Amino acid sequence: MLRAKTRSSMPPRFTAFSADPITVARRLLGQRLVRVINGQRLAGTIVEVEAYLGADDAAAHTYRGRRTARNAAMYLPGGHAYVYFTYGMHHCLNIVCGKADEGVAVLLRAIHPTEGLKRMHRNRPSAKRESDLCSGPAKLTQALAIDRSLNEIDMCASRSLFLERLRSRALPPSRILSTRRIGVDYAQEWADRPLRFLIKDTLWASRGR
DNA sequence: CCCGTGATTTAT
DNA sequence: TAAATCACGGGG
Repeated sequence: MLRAKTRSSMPPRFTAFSADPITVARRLLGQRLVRVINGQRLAGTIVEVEAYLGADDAAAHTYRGRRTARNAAMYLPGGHAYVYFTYGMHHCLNIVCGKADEGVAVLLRAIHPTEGLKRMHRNRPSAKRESDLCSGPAKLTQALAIDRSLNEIDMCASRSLFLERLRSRALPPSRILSTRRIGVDYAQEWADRPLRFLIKDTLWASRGR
């Protein structure tokens, strides 16, 4: 007889995303994000991310341990997708980090598009140049056709949305620039923390306000 | 610079 | 129930 697995009976899960969000954020730079839709690959190299640190972080959706229907995905174990909808029109993609219930994640802010560019342009007709295709968190979700139907999926198991490792070692710190996060001015001193990471000298990052 | 846009959250 | 907010993008 089959029984439903409860969380407390599940063995702990360890993946490349089980680490803290700063470590995961830095390791994601230079890796490939892949979206497969209608049998076609849309992909690009991650060049810009932000870490969100959970209950202590005034900019995080899980600040002060908040649990709502929207942010439930952030409490899944590392490796799951947290896709949310904002400003009445935009989707943003995060990769959950750490262990279950930590509420920490990395926001994917920009990729250098490498596969399926024609399809990306059809998904995002307002982009006039390749450098406008995926150079922002909601631009990349639009180009890759990522919406809330992918919320809570396990990116370690999915064939629709996953990562491919292009390098076995993380980028050396000398190639990574860190800055304050974008669009979180309301978070006061947390807005000043250097939790945005991008590849130094990349041509594919968001403009950053 | 300003505004669209509507789901989500927070305040009454 | 009502009001405020918003991890943004596009057009001046």
